[in-house]
Amino acid sequence: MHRAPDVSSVTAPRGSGSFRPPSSQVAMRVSRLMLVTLRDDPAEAEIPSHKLLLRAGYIRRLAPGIFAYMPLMWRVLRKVSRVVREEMDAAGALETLLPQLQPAELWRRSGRWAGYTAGEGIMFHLEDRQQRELGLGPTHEEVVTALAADLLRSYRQLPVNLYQIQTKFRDEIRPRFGLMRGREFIMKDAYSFHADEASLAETYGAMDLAYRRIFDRCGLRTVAVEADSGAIGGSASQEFMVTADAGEDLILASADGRYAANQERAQSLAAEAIPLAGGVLAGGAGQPLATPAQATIDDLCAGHGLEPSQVVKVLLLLARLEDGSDQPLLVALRGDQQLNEVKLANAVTTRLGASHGALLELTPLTPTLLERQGLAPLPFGFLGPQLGDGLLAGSGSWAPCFLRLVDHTAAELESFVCGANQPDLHLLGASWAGLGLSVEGLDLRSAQPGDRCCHDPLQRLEASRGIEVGHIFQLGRKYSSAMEACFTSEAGTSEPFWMGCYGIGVSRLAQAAVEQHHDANGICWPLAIAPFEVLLVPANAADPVQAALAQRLYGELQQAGVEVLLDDRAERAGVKFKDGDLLGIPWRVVVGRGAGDGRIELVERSPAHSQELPADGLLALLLPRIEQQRWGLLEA
RNA sequence: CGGGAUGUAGCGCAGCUUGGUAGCGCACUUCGUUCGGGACGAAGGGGCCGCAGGUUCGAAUCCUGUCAUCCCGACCA
Repeated sequence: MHRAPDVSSVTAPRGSGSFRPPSSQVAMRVSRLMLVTLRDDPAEAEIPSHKLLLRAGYIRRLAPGIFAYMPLMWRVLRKVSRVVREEMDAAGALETLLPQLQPAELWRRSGRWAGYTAGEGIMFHLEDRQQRELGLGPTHEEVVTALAADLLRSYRQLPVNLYQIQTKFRDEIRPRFGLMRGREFIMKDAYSFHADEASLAETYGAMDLAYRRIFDRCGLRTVAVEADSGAIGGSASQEFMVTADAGEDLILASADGRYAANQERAQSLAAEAIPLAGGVLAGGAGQPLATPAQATIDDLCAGHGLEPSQVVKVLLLLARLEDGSDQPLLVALRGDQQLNEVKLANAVTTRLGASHGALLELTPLTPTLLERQGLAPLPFGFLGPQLGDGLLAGSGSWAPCFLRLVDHTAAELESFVCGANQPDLHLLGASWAGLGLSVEGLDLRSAQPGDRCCHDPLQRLEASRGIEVGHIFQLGRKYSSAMEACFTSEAGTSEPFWMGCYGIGVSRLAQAAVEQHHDANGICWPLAIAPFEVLLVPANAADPVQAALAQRLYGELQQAGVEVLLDDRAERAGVKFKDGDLLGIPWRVVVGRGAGDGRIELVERSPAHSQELPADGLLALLLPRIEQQRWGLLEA
């Protein structure tokens, strides 16, 4: 129920005497900025960028993973967006704005509704008043593919690359680190459509270059790494990482710069295995070795003078699939290697995906799970790859056979030690053939720092941490096939589009910039994305000479097209300097004691540097520097 | 969901062991003195001590339950 508003109370207060014409200057005075800075670190923040953005008043948390962008932050985000727009436009992409509220039906057609809403799914979803199911867009492949199917009929219309900059919603399992992993965040996403794979590769390459320019212009040092395609799917994919200690991803790279990959994806050469002294025993069936209570690789090796690389270890897992079936997995690795779950998930999907739908979850197969299925307990710690399928007989709902997967490192062993599938017993000198197993080696191991590189065994992988700010994918025809999005080819046949998709986390990027550019006193924004270019500080606002000179410079800087913020607060100079450092505006002009002689001070935030000069010389000195810095790390 | 921690004023914290009706710093308001690196003095405003139940003459404090937030893992721009 609404009451008609009292018209006189909402119209402009003409008679009040406070009327001002619209002017951008009003919002460029600190006293009018709604700026609240904090002296202490808020307890909710852990990493430097999160603390600083809160302390400097750029963001406020409303709920976990949900933040308000205050006016200064919004200026930063608009600047990042502008750089993104300019480079996307220059690369021939078209800006659009797609719906965030998306019908479930569309997601059912691509086969992603269940995976994205059930269990650990990340899509917020709801029912409207007619009980129609809707999802709040975490990404837009479905919407954009449906549009393409409607509108793009002929190869003559291709290629097309659509992008948008928009708020995305993801019900993250654990929101973290402020804007780094929010449940509501700003993202640039782009989707390209092609008549053939070569055209897709061409646009993918153009996006790669555009992304490098975008990050350079934003002043960010990034590394491009090979990546896993994850839930989005597709073939080739590359991530752009802002290097920073607080990054969530581990990057493995060679010193020669020729190889860099996310650890999820990275490949390497494992250390050579140390040959087992006795070689193959008992024709490869292995000789029993009493190993009382030696259930770990370490205990086993310590007890018998063995090396971890001489052991085959067996991991049992359970794959939960979209069609409701559960598939037990038996994974064999060399004892000194670690399982890479991403690689495992991909291997499982390749083998089972077609018939059982998406892989929802991989969990360790525990004694509790066995018990619930009514199965006999297993001698965990003493398992070998020859474990039979018979023990799965009679399970409640599991597939009756193991899916057996063996990593290269284990497959290549001529003779090894493995569990005997009885408590306190291992087999010494076993071989794959001797155990009656034929194996095909897969890459299932995690590459580690220090491993030799595949492209050059003399190179070693080095670890660093990164924040993923961009990701480009060649999706291929996954979505267009699923959603029957087809065009008519030159030959007159109907074919699904070749697709690519390209994302940049705009709000994450802004915080990553702080993570990479800060010091003990506060933020040091790269000028290209700083909320303002110059902070103008009259040291003593009560001094009419200083105030007048500051006012004059304020006008001159604006006239010259410089984005300038005037700290007109009646604070002491020290407060304004501290806040200035915290806010991180790249240049500070201090109008102080020298004002009477027309002298001012010009301070660069980072690297810290200050010089005194005549006020009349400011523009000549400052403008060229600012012009240059507007292009970030790009060579002008 | 599993493991760990914390909920007391806008922010950062003390008080809880040993129950007696709530305190410190910052921020905020007013006045005065200061005025180039988070000034000083005086006066002031602000808290259902996360919530619910219990024990007790009396609970921020003890007990039970519950909720929330943060950190470590699975998710990802």
